[in-house]
Amino acid sequence: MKEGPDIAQIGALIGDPARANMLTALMGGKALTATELAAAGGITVQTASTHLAKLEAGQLLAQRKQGRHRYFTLADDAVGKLLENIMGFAAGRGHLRHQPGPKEPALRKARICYDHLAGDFGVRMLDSLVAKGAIDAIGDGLALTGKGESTLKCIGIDVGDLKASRRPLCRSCLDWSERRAHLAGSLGKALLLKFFDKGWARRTAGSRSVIFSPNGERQFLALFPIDA
Amino acid sequence: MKEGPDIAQIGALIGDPARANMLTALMGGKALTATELAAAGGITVQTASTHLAKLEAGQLLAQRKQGRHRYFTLADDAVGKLLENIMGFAAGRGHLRHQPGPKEPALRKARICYDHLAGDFGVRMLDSLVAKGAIDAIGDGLALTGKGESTLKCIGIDVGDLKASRRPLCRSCLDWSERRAHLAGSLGKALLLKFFDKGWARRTAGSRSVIFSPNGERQFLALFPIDA
DNA sequence: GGCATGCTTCGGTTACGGTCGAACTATGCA
DNA sequence: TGCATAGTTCGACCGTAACCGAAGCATGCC
Repeated sequence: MKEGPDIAQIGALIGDPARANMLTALMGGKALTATELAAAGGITVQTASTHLAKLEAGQLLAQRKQGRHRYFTLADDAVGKLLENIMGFAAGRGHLRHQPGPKEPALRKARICYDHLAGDFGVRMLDSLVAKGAIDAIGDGLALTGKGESTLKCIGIDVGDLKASRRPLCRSCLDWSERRAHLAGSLGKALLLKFFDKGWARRTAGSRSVIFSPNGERQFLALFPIDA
Repeated sequence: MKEGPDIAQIGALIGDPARANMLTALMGGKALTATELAAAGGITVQTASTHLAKLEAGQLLAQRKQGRHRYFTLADDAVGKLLENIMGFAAGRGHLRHQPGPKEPALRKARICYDHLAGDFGVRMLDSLVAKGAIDAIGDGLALTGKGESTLKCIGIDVGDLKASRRPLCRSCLDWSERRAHLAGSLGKALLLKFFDKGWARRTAGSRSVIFSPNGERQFLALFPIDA
């Protein structure tokens, strides 16, 4: 009967709409305060507080006190990956939210997946990197090639630094809107940060979507071409 | 606020203990009747019936009427993969069920993960195949080599047949007990079936664990050596 | 037909958990 | 010190959903 790990517990944690909305908001990668998360969940702060306590007890969230604020983030990237996994699954079943909403297209185009780029642009970037031989792909697995390492140096990313971290360099992450893989891992994170640095793109206030400037978009598309 | 797919819905489906137990039981790969699943969930048939209806509506389960029985299975291997994913995550957080129970060690040694072999033996098999060059591994990705194809022919598996199916041949699946990858995909399934065929192993009645015969275990270990 | 088995539907109960108002604690600022 | 803001805890309320007994279908067997 009772075999293996307790999936019901974390299912229940994710299964509440308010909590799910808060977790989704945190997929944006930014640390959010309890009040912000309450808004994201559509509930009062009191209620949010109890939810956050549960999520923290379940080790889905980590919090950092800073002055009189409490900043919450996803506990680690395993949580982000799990959530994106579930999103991909839900999207595959056609269990999209029923209101497509005005933000939906922007979200599909480019958004943050915990700490890296997802959506059409994210998928395109990985495809392009694979096509030009910068990344080797076997199934779900990704590995940076020597050629890729120099390509990235041109963009201004020193792979050596990234390799020092314990976190895997390249990781594929299933994109729920495109239903294909995009690039995660420390390299995916570094690339997204670079786009922000260069002013090509910026985050949006209360959403996971990423907005490219006209110039930034041009540069991005040129840097990551898709062979027709 | 409301962005992306509805993870709360499937979270809620998995979040009920009775449903989670039934799903876990179905990870054994065998189709089970409503009555059997009721026992697995520790509830009466009436209650199970409503749960099963919900799971089916959520497209986690598929059912097949056969005479006066209703056989339920996981809807597809995406469901199995998702569940094993969540199990891996839960195990990583130390959210194991609190009663280790007598079956636990057997479960860690060898068990069925939807339709392929998992546990210590499953991980060992993949490691060995990679070590002997039968499978290429990059990160999470797996690909059968030419050498691997002939290796498998010796065991009596014709890869050509498997390639005909739309399902991927090799797929890595995170093992919650070992916290490492084992082999899924149609090849993983074929191998497990071959072990049953040869009489090396058998399923157990009400559990996911797989029991190897003394002879079968010897053969298995010889076939998939680990270089010390 | 008559009966047993497998499963679903109905009705009613119960309990758990989400919710918010109000009070309380803690931090910061002036 | 006093006030404002951020957050938690308490208490009470309420709704949903899990649960089971009993009845109702459906299938199979004799």
